[in-house]
Amino acid sequence: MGRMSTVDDAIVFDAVGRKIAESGSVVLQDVVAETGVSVGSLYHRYGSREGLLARAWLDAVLAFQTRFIAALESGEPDAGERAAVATPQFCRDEPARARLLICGRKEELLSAGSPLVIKIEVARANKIAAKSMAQFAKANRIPIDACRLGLVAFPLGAVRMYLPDQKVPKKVDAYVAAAFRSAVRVS
Amino acid sequence: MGRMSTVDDAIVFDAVGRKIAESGSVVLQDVVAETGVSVGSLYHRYGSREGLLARAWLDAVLAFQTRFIAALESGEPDAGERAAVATPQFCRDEPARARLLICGRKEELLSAGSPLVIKIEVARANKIAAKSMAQFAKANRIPIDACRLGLVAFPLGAVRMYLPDQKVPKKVDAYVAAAFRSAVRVS
DNA sequence: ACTTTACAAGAACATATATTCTAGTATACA
DNA sequence: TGTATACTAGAATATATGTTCTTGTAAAGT
Repeated sequence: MGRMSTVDDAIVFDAVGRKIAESGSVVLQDVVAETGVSVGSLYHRYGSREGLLARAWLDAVLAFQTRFIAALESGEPDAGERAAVATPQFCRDEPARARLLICGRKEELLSAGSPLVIKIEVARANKIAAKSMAQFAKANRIPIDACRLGLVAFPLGAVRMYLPDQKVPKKVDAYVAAAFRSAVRVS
Repeated sequence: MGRMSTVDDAIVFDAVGRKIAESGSVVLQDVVAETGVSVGSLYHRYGSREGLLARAWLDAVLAFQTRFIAALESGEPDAGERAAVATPQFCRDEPARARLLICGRKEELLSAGSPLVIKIEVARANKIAAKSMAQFAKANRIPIDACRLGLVAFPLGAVRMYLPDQKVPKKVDAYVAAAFRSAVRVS
């Protein structure tokens, strides 16, 4: 092998997330300025701007879905509530990845020109999460819409009320969990 | 007075909203192509790109807040529920403005370089809405956080699950109303 | 120690997009 | 009917930003 990277991927992705959070878009020169990694290096490491954005997105998606699915398949009686609050917890535990996932828009970070490999991996991850949710819905006799609202939409809406400016306070967890239960009840 | 516009503002704002919804950003040439209004006209009418985006945003904000505040101050016992479902209803009734308000990001449409007049008007509108919510919270002895979650965050999260690709189905209204009540109950 | 190879650097280039500019057009009102 | 005025038009220009290219560097394995 040759020389190793002096700056870790995580630091680059973090810079991408910060830019997304504060301006909604990523200019390579800003990433260069924040990380110290040169343009040439970025292209060498990620192939293109789209490659960089797509990788950062994939990184965040995988990190979140691991937690989400673990909660959903925990087998505990409050698995739904746990999955629902996985979102606010993720925002507190991994602010860098959360900035990207919550503040970024998928269409921008994962566009048609993104590397096929990454697109496939993201699609695979999404399919796994969707399957896990479908199974949970079936096992608990909840309509899939109620699941999506209670486990994804409401938690997302809640944390977006705080990010990127403020931290997500712990007390939102109770609200999010209650909103999930209300969705189950309605159905 | 001189000549009148051949193409109405609403049509231009609609094009802006569609572009925001499908790509997340607005390229003037696309607006020109969609509306038939030339670049020169756009600059004459709105002063700058930021002026156009800011005006479109203000238009959508005012349209929504009118409904929201009317529901909140209706004096009905279910004023809260009505205000909560104002969001999904707005998406169904005014899809063009909803695309802008729900899919657009405020930081992009209303930036530092936006015309001061517009910024002031938006700030004023937001202050009025905030005051209305604060009053509602006080009158009903609900924490302001619960209000913001139940009336804004949860409804927003719910409609974003569908927009911009699908229509917001009527059944989400029941979920959104229930989520609002759950927020009241938690507090 | 040597060689290979992945990484680093940044100037040069290409492209996309915003903005300006000059000229022309249609409508309201006297 | 004349004239002022808001609007229309699009080519020309400026700017911002992505991409490529060449040269150089340091670490891993032999």
